[in-house]
Amino acid sequence: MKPLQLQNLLRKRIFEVVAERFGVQLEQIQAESPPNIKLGDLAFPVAFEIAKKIKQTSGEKRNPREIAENLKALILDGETSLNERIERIEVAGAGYLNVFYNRPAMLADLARDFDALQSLETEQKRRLTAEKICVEHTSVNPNKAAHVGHLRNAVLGDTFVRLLKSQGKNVEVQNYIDNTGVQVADVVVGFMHLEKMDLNAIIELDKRLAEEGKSFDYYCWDLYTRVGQAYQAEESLNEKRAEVLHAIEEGGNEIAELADYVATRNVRCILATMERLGIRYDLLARESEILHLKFWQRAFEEMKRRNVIRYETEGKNAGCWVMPLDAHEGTEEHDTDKILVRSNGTVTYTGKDIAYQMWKLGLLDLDFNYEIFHTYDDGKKVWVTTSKSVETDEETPHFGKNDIVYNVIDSRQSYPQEVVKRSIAAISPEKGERASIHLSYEMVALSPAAAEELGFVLSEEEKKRTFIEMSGRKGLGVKADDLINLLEEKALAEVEKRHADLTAEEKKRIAKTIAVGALRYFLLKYTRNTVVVFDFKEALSFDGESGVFCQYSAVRANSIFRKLEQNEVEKAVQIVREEQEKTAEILNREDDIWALLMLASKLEETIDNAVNLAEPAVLAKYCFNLARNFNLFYHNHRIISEQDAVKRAVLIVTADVARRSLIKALSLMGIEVPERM
RNA sequence: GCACCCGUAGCUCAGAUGGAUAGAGCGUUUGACUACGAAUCAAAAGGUCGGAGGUUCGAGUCCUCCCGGGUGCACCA
Repeated sequence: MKPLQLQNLLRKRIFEVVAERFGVQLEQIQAESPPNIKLGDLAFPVAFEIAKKIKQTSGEKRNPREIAENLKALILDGETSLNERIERIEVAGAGYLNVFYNRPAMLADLARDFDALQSLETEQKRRLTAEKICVEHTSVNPNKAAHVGHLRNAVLGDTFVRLLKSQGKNVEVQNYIDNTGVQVADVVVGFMHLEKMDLNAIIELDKRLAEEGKSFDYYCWDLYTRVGQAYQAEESLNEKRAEVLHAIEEGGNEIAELADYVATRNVRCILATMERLGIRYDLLARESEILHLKFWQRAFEEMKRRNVIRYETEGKNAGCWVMPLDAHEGTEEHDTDKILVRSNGTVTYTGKDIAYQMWKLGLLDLDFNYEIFHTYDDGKKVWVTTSKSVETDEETPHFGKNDIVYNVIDSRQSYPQEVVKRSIAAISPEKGERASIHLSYEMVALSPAAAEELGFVLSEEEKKRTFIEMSGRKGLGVKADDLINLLEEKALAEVEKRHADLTAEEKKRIAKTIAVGALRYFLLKYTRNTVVVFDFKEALSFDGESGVFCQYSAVRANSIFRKLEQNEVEKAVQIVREEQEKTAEILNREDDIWALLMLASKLEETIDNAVNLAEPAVLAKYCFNLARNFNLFYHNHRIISEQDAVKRAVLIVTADVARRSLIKALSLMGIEVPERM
């Protein structure tokens, strides 16, 4: 029995006893970890709750300690399955009910559970329900290279996907490609009017860049910055932008073709960047298809049919179709209404977003056509939406029709996301607001020092700021590939120092794994609503609370097991089960071993917690904590040289449980453990 | 002006559902490699949890007000 199951069993039992004995119905039974392992493994502050209830109903004042004392005896009475797993229950503090597990029994259970780790996968498949969850993340404008801000989005989204999948959920990963927006138009203006290039010239440029080892998205990054400057210098260029944007949206012309080439090239670059971090997608949903396949028109009809939008005939929004959002307060009557169709008949961004969200949730009676965009090394395919129907040998997966959609978008878009959510709820009350979840996070900004390191000249006012927002238009930002390159170089130097004997290829592979670990952990350790003020020193750190720290801990754990004999773990499990008395004596004496075991057993509830809060940082903190605890254990005990057979077995089983949890936790963050480092 | 987020150690951050002595990392000081790997470990110093009220057995956490910082609030995307 796992600790989580035991905990739930206890909850149920306490609920029954409390109802029987005190006539009190508790809504929920809270359980928490005592501050110190000497105080027990699980604490129930339930007596306080009961005292409160009694006072509320009868006015009678009862002492929580006394209530706890009463409960203590009753909980285990006649409960054989609980008695086997629980050593004792104590009343502590002002009335806590502290539960002490039977340590050897739990160790044997944990060893068994990890024995059956393989069956976990089959169990997960069993838990695969019909419920389908969509996670949309990355969604970088395809007009330039990705920067660290985009990485935060992608790493958060990808880790969340891994968490959901580990719970056996059916997940679809989408990456929205805004290939017909102003940002792409800007770069197209740059190519056409600053560079005087046509499509062929761009293709030539692309080839030349490849030969020089330069990347297309970096070129676009610089060009985009130049366009931004040119707009300010030349008024006339703004008209060109409007022309270009219109042509791109329209489609079927030379400008649109050029734009498609540029956008698609950038998408390939961005996908390659993300692949370096182990981030992949199922579907690239493009805005061009949302336009050309008339998703908006269908959504518009549907909203009119369901009477959820309104045509304004007077007031400042006259001539527009608006989504009334009455729950918002506003002094003027229609102040908070959101315009979806402008008076000139064109649709706003929010309108398109609602149509896309409707499709994701299966509320639109239309579908895209699909073709394969890219095949990863291991054969996994990314699909992309297209307008034309394509014949493929491959069976197209069923995209869309999700039950729940998580949109990973930074917090600056909270308001439009709120509009989308509420609009969906208006269109489909059955789906309601719970179907659309904005997984929001704060931006990654630059410290003034970091901006200067990147070669930017700051004004006196900017130097005083706590952070400076990154800006694609200004070219101000840390490019993702640059950062990964820096990390790989630094890691390689460290590997070189320690393992000069390895082949160049091995060293490089290890350096890559370390770089990914450092970067992904760095982006995950902050909670979502913390602004990450990017600092090179912190991002490049391999010490302290870092991915490297966790990896190192796992590497050392693995190296113990590499040195053990073939069947040593199995034998240790056997010994631990047979020698319960001696095992008990060891575990009861050595709290640090027991503490590590308890922590390692909490991965599953940590995952549940992280998913419920949609907060991957919960997992990162857990992982670091587990690594720290393992290091302590590693420092305190010699495993291989331990002479006492039972002690040795206990140490082996504990180390094994801990390292498996650690490796699993790391893999959920997309972090691998190298053989050596 | 309105809405949302933040304010915790010198710095960067954890503290979900109110619970026992508010925790990490970095930095500082001191100590530990003849060891299953020192990318590590041990120890010390460091706090009126922005301020003031309130709710209650109990508040960093909930409520009100104030101060300070951030982000949104387009017929832009």
